Amino acid sequence: MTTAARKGPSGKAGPRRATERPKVDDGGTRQRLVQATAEIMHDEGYAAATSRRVATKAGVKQALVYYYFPTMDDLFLAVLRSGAEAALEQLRTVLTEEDPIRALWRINSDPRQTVMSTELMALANHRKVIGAELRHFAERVRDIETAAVTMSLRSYGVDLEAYPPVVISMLVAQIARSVGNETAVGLTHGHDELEHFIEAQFALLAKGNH
Amino acid sequence: MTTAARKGPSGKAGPRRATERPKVDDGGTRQRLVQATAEIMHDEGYAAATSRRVATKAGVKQALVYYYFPTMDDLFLAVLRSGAEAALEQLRTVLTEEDPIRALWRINSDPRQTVMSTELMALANHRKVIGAELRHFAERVRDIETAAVTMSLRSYGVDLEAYPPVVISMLVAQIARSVGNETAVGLTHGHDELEHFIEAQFALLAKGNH
DNA sequence: GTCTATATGGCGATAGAC
DNA sequence: GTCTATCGCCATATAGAC
Repeated sequence: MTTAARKGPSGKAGPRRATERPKVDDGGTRQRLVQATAEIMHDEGYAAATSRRVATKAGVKQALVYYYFPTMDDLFLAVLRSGAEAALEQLRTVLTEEDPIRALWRINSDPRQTVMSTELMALANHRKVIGAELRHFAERVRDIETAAVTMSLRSYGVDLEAYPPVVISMLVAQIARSVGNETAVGLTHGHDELEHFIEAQFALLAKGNH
Repeated sequence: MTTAARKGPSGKAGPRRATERPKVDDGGTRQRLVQATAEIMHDEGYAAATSRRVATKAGVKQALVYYYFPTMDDLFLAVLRSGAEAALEQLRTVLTEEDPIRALWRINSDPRQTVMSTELMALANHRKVIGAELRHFAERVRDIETAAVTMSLRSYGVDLEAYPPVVISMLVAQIARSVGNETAVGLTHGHDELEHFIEAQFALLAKGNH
C-alpha cells in the first residue's frame, strides 16, 4: 500500500482480450482476483487488500497477482472499473423499469454500496489515477440519472426551470448516500422523518403542486 | 495498520492530565503527534499514517509514539476526538453568530473537512472502537445543528410539523458534505445550480411561503 | 498460466539506557 | 520524556523453473 504509491502509473496490465464471453465471466483468475479484492476492501478497507490476502482469497499464489496486475494500484483500478460498470448497468436497467426517483433513492441508500463508495473515495482522494477514473464514472452516472429524472419530471408536468433535473437527481442520490453511510456506522436517528419528508415532497411534485 | 487491528482495544493512553492550559496547548509532544497524524491522514490517507512517518513529522523518534499511544488505533482515536471537539466548538460559536442554515452549509461543504471525514468514516467502517466514537460525536453534532435549525425555523414562523428541524438540518448538512466530497475529487458539475436552488428554497422558507 | 524462492524494505511494538 | 536498538512479521515486486 504505502510502497505501491511510489511506482509511477503503469500500463493497463494483463492478458486475455478479444473473443471471450463479455459478461459475467467464468471463474477466470483475473476476475476472481478483482472480486476477492472488492470483498476485502468492503469488509476491512483498502489497506487490508494486500497481494497476499487477495491471492489467498482467490485461491492462487501471491506472485500471480503481478502477472495480471503490474502494481496494486492497477488492481484497485480494475476493482473500481468493474464496480462502476456494474453500477451503470444496474442504473440503466432499473431507471427504465420503475419510478426513476424512487429507484435512485433505493439504489444509493444501500449501505453495502455506500461502504464501498467511501473506500473508493478515500482511495481517490490520495491516488491521482484513481481520482481521475472515479470522476469519469461519476460523471457518466450523473448524466444517466439526470436524463431519467428529466423524463420523470417532464411527465409530471413539473417546471424544469424551477426544479432543474440535475439538482433533483443530485439531491435524491446524495441524500440517499448519506443515509446509507450513516446506517453503516449505526446512526439512524432522523432517518424515518427524512424518508417521510422526501416521500411527501415527491408526492407533491407528482401531484402537480409546484 | 494491518497488524494493529490484531491488538485488542486498549486503555486511553498516556501521561499529562489535570492542571494544564486547557485549549490550544503549547508545542506539547502529544499534541504535535496528533496534529502530524491528522495532516498525514488528510494528505495521504490513514494507511500512510505510520508510527515512523508520524514521529518524523512531529520531530521525535518512532518509539516515542508508543509512550503516548499504546497502539496506533489509540492515536487514530485521539485524532478523531481532537477533530470532533474542534468541530463542536466551531459549531457552537458559528451557529449563534450567523444564520444557522447558511452556516451549516458553509461549514459542511468545506472540502478540507470532507476529505478528513471520508478518511475517518472509512476507518470507522472497519474498526469497531472508532465507529463507536464517530457515532457518538455525530449524534452530538446533529443535536446541536438541529437545535439551531429549530430556533431559526421557528423565528421564521415555519410549520415545524411540515418541516421537521431534524430533517432540514440533515438535508442541508449532508448535501453540503456531498458538494465538498465532489469538489475534492474534481467534480463540480451541477454545483452552481444546486447552490442556487438551495438558496432559493431557503429564501422561500424565510419569506413564509410554506 | 502458475508456481517457488528471494530481494529489499517498512511496519507495529517492546526492552532498556539515559 | 526521549532515545537507541532490536524482534518478528508482512509488504511490494522480481527472477526464473515448470
